[in-house]
Amino acid sequence: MTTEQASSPFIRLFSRYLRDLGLPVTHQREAVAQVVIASDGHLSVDDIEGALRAGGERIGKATIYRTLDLLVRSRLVEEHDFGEGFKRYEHRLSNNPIHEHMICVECGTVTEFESNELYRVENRVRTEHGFLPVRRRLEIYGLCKDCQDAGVELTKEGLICPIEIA
Amino acid sequence: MTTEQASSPFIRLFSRYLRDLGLPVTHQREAVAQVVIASDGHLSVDDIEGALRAGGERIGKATIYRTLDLLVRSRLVEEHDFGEGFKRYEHRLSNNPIHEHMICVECGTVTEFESNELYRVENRVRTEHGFLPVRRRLEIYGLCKDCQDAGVELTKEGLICPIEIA
DNA sequence: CTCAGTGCAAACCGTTTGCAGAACG
DNA sequence: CGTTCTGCAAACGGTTTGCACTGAG
Repeated sequence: MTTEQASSPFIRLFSRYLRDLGLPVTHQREAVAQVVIASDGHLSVDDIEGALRAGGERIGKATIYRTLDLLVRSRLVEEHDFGEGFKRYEHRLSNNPIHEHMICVECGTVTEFESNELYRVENRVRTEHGFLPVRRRLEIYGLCKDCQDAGVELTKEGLICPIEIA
Repeated sequence: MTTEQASSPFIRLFSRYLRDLGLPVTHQREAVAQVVIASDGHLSVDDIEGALRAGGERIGKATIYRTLDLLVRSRLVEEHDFGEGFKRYEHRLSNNPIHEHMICVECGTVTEFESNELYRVENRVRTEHGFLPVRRRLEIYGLCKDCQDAGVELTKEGLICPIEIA
């Protein structure tokens, strides 16, 4: 759990990226990168700050934001916004090149899944609209199995069928 | 373009919603609702405020936010976040019950399209993960036809293939 | 040594909230 | 008339930025 372990492949890739751009490879940048790679979840900046502090590092939020910006630009890390009012970050090493998210509106748990149907959607968009897809985002919000088993019901409010006349 | 025209079906539905909840139907609420229904685009709060001002109304931002909250809860209006740092709002009358968005990363234009493939995805999520879908969001970011025709190229930066070793 | 990075605190900006006065029912 | 709304301005919270100082190359 220390942030001082010998450089992982991820850190090495990040260092290379920085060096290619002529940017210094600082201790702080390595530490932030290390935290992001060490987790397989979707980290908030507070999560990252907490993990750093737990590892004995004391790095300012500004530096964390600035480093995350570099990580996102290097494409080693992906930025997510699940509508919580802040961003979350996830490394892009190994597994699912395309991975979508289902988010439980009750407990907030984020689970990933794959959807090859999206290829079809992108092809249609390309041929039918002449649109060139680069990046996509599919999020399904609902109730996870655990919450359903726990008896959670979704309370619908609002008009049942607003679509009537035009 | 006046906000004082006889109540449209939309306004009537909204009034009914408010009355059902025992809430007053105020002039401001009708004016905000009128602006949202009068546009077929994706409005920011500033857009709405501007349209109100252009119509001779002077309504505070706080009231606009509070009214939008009611409109969203009534399900007459949908809230979107395209990652611009603020929200956009779109009425849900008529057309596409399911409509996804493709967003041009160059000019910001948002175009809607339908994707029945999503039904399949939701079914899979339900059967494979026991997840109960309620709401979904699919956004495809890329280059619209106009920007491609105008010769816009996407400059890739970052590591080409970060996925190597684990 | 020099130039970029870091930390702190202040600035930012979209959104929310508290409160005195106005309006709905 | 009591209750809710409105408008203003101040508060909020995540993120960004300016600046003096530290550290990488």
